[in-house]
Amino acid sequence: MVSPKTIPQYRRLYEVLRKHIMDGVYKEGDLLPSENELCQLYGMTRPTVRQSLSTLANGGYIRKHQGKGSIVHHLPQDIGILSVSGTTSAVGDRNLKTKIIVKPVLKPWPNDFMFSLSELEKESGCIYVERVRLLDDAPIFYDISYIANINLPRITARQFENRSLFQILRDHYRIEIKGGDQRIKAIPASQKISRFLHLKKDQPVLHLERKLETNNPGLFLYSSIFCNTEKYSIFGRF
Amino acid sequence: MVSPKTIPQYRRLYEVLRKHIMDGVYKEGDLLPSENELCQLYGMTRPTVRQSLSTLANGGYIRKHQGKGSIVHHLPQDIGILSVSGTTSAVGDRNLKTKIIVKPVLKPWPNDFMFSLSELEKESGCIYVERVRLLDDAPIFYDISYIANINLPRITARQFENRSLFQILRDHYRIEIKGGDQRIKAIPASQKISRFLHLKKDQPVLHLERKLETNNPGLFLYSSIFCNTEKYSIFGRF
DNA sequence: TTATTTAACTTGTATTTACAAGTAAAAAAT
DNA sequence: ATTTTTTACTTGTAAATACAAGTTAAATAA
Repeated sequence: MVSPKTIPQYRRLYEVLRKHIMDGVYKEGDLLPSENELCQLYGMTRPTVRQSLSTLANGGYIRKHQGKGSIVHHLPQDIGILSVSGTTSAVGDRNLKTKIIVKPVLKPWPNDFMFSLSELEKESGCIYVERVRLLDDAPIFYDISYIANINLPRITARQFENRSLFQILRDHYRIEIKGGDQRIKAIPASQKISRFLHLKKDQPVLHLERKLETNNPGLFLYSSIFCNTEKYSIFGRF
Repeated sequence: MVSPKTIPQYRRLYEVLRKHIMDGVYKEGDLLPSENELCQLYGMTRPTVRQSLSTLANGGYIRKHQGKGSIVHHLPQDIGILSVSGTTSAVGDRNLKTKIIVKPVLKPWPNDFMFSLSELEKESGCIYVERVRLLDDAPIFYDISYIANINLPRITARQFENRSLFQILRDHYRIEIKGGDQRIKAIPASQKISRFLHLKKDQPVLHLERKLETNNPGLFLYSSIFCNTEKYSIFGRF
């Protein structure tokens, strides 16, 4: 595990307010305390408070209105996978199960990989995982993850079942996801995909190709996610 | 038209840098001038410069690295419709044409509308437009837009052909898009959609349902976009 | 009563100052 | 030559202050 570095004040306030919004202390449409009130409540200055609030606004938790205040935004009821978070945080409190299809193995990169790779990545080979995510016992996501084998000792031996890949990377290797790119398509389900997602062949499936950046420059996490959107939508906010 | 209000300094610098990145003055991987250099160059203080840079970073134009500097991020080659901007700005310099299928008309809202509506919106009726967007002469988007008829005089009479709806709302009604929600699904093309997008029936199509917020509280712009993703992907950054 | 003005809030923009923390290259020591 | 240390940069965090601009409700005037 990793020593918890000192957390900035603005980040602490961000987490507190975020939790309050999630827990319903502040409900949709509510006004947050004004910036000056937050200054007093939490003993910080306005620039610091404002940094917390603008981080919340960027995440879609609140909207700010000059002259009025910060208003809590409604929370999405669909699956918010478009944001940076992994599947685990995206589905919230739903009944989420993970089934490992292919345990983490080290192997060479596919020949026609969906993103271009650096020389270092190519040489290192990739750690490969295939998983199916079930929501209320229905298979919704089939995802294939790739990450270059750079400074990740013992990763193939770790327990993937009930923890997110993100969490393992953070806890054991200090790797944080900083951002990323994604491409989205609608494709017909292949034989393989239709089997995993309990669909008929050629039924429309959402395909996300993602390249996630980490705090380790040169280390990226790639994933190809196939999504059954018959029952659930993918949700995004901006 | 609208009088150009005074533009904040940080916004001006944001626009300058953004343009330089778009024009290739700063290329992918380049370091921007340091914050202190930008202060001197543009005669502002560091917090102001930092506000410009963090806006650029939020938009995905740069990534900031403590101790190193701000690095220009690569530009997407696909269609960036996941962000706040409309189709016009999303496709960049591509050859984009717009075909109006149904000219703007005022009519009642559909019975089973995709988003819930306020009483005021319901009473006002909606302005309805159907358009097909062509990229290099191939039909890619079929979109249906709805907006409540609140303080939008003469809008059904305006020229929609070669201007974005966003532009008309901004120039004539001072309405700016502030953010929004969207749901994404993969669906089989209906008869109607397949005809407009030159696809076979039941081929997979990307379906976006969007609710866009404006600076006018209570006024939203809704759109249902069907997208042929055979050739182009939809691109997003976060 | 009604309409207008004022005042008291709210967030937005901007300056100035200070130090912490991360990075990279130059300088020094081995 | 190689390794280590120092130094000079970079961005990150934080405070104190000031005024602008938008919103709302109270006070005032018609």
